[in-house]
Amino acid sequence: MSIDYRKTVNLLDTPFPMRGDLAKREPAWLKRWTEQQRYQKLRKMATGRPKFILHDGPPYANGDIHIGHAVNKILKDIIVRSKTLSGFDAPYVPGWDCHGLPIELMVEKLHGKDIPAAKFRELCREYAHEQIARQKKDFIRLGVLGDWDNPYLTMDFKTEADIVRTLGKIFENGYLMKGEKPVHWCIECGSALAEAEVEYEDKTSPAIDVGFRVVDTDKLAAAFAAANVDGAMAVIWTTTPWTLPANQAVSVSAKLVYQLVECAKGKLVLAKDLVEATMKRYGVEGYTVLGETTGDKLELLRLAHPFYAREVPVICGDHVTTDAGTGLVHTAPAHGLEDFQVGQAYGIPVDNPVADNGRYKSTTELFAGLSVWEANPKVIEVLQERAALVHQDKLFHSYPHCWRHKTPIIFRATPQWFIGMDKTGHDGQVLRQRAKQAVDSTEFFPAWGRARLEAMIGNRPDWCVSRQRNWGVPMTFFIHKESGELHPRSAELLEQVALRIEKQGIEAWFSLDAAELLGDDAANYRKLTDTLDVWFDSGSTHFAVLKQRAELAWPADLYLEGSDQHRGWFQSSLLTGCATIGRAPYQQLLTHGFVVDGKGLKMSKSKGNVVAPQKVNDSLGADILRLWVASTDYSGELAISDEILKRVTESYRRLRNTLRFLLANLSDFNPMEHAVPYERLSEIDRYALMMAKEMQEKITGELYPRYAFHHSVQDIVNYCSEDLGAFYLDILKDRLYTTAADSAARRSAQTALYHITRSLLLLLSPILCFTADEAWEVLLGSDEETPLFHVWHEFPNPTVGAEEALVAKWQAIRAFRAQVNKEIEALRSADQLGSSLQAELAVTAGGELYQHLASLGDELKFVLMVSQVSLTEAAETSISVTPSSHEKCDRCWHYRADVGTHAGHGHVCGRCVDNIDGAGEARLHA
RNA sequence: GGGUUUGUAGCUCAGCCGGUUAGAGCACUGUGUUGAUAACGCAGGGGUCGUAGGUUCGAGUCCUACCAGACCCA
Repeated sequence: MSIDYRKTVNLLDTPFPMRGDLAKREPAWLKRWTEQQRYQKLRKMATGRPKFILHDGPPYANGDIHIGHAVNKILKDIIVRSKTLSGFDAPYVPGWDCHGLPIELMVEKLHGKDIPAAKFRELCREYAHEQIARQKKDFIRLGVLGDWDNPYLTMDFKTEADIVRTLGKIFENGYLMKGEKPVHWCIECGSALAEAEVEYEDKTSPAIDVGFRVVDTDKLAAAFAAANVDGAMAVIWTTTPWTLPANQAVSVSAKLVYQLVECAKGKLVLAKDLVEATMKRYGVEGYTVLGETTGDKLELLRLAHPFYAREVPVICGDHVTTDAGTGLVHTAPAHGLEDFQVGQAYGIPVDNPVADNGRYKSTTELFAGLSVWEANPKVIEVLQERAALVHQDKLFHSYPHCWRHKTPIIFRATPQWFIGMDKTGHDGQVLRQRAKQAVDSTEFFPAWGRARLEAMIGNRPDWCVSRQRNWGVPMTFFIHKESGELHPRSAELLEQVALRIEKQGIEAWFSLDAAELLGDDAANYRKLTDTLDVWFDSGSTHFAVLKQRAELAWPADLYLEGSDQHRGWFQSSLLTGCATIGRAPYQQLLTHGFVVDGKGLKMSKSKGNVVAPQKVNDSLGADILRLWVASTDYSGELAISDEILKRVTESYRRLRNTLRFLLANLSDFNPMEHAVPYERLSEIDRYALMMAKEMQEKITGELYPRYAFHHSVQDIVNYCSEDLGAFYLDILKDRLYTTAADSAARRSAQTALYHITRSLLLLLSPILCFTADEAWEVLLGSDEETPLFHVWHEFPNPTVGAEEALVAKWQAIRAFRAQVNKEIEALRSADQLGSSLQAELAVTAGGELYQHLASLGDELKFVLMVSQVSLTEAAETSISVTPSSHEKCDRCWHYRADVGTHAGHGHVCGRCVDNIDGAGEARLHA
């Protein structure tokens, strides 16, 4: 009769299942965590710790979240959690960006266009709330920890008021200024249109070539090295003759080559590449080239306006191309955005001659009172009279139309409000300089973010903060009806308005009777009805949120967003910060790339390569999505595909199974009762602790602070595979299973495993927040427990480096073990061996290696996982493997000479007999 | 067209200031084990470092051009 020795080995079970079944189980955990008020408990627990503030960039409250949102929120969550474990009080207040055109458009779509403004704003607010609820649900599902019960919304009354106050502060500091800027203008609406309200339709327009006579003939002659240039003309091509009264310059490209050409039309300046095409257009047969030069040589050449008695300069702009026309561009800053921008660069006046109704103002020579459409033929007539019309044609092309009226729209300069980049504020500082300094003192992840933001700050035009919209925070200023000046008590009045907005929201301004604040003076003033650019809203959240909430702090330690926010939120926040307080509202900026498909292409519905986070959550689980985010280098694009997710799942399984093994083998271990003091641990256990500690210190001291999560994941997975799976745990199985349950040998191993498990779980918990929590509860045996409430594990062993000799020794042993494995594999391939325990070794070694191996004594065989080793000192290292001639112990599977020789026991070895009935074996080394 | 940026094995990533046969994990192949078993171990195959030039005694690593992506502008 044979005894079932399987029952005498320590094979333990664990409630931590091999398969995560995350998609199914995560929602239930979330529900419990919310009920347990874990975020709120954590806040209490962290009171008094140093703060780490990650200020959430508010996503726009429209549409369901996509994978990019998920990446952003998961990265933030990993950081908040890792900072918490590093001993910080790291509150996370999520936010939403609520005003703006996209919501207006959605509400118009849902409710129609003819809704009174107040009702319309109410509907917008309602719509935003609905969207927020949907997005919030999805964010929470990702495991993102935060104050979800009290997020900040840019449409909160208090926040709206604080946005107004931010504007007030900028005004007080002297950075707000009035100016003009061309916008899409619908004559029928009598108002500005947003880009989204513009439709493109085909239309026939006059297309004319107009000559500007050169005044500076000497300069022209020099530039082209030509003798006789009298009567030369710079020729422009335009499809909007009506904009010629507003012409202020002719633009060329500095890099393009220009020629002075003599032909039947006269002496003309044209871009070289377009001469032939232009001559063909004119129907001119022969021409001669009088000279050639580059655009930069023509800069500031003076030209005569074709029909007004003034001169206009030649200027250089990047917008000039050789796609069509003459390579010289008519520039009317009042009627084109590029014209406006290049004009700004040269300090050229805007000078808009067209009134709101689309007719020329009474002061416009030749065309006063005409509508711009009526003016087109009239302008051509005048040009003909003045011999300035070089050529005339018609063009059928795509032209912007009003989406309501389906009529052609125009570009027209309108009064707008700007934050002046080069304006000197009341404190004597120039905003652009301030902003550059702020960039200098910010830390960037990755480092090139600095160059990008710096370039943008250096080049950006003044910030136009006014919009003519309904759903936005109003610019609460009173304007004098005659002079157009702001009320002298603007700052004080603005605060009074802000107080009202705190109580009633932005409606308080729109419904305000000016007399309530101005008294009799109200007759002289009108309320400004402009609203603020939504970028101003979010750009003010550092003031409206960080400065207002007790648990937060200003400036934030970190802003973290996609790389598009260099132009967006990073910049708007920087500018409002500089214009109000004189510095950036953040210390560090982190940017991540965009999510692309497996081929590196951007996602689009038409390509069918969109990966929805909701779908990943519901199939693989949020922890898989989180692990994908953490293991990807976010500084570039983040690629995702089925294969990539499959690989991520493989890594996850490795981590999960490692945890399962650890938890199972700790299930009868109580650290208070069973822990073995460090000095009395077996040597390999001490080595294992050193490895674990080393990894933890690298990750917590180096990798996590640099936000290098993909390196951390790589390290952790490698650690689980190599240090644990392939080495330590593999060797440990013999001791865990076969020595007596409560023996010093086994408790030593468990002590090491306990520390390793705690360390590993805490390290993983910022990333795999679900799995780590699940395992932590099993380890500590309480469903109130969570890694969140702890800091990084404290090891019992000396600091890294203190056991250098021990580590070096075991590394040498591991290298030797690899050699042994190769030799064993050779016999295995030759069909002489199966399990390595079937092998016996005869080893020779010299010097240090011999010392190392010899120091393990009889326990060397456990490290090499063979049944017997005979070690001899010799100059050369040699390994000879032979299959054991002995029998296999039924219990420990070693092949021993004494198997079956023990009375009362069956097919087992003496070591097992001792472990079952006797004092048990001592394990000093392995 | 401009600014910033990416391109190393099937996948995710290392590769510092240029220097021996380009590394890791996963995947793959073979195999062992059946006391981590829809798991674990062992061994192995696999890369002209986006392409083409150049600098250098020597380049994945520096320079130029090009190709293919990404973000933001125009």
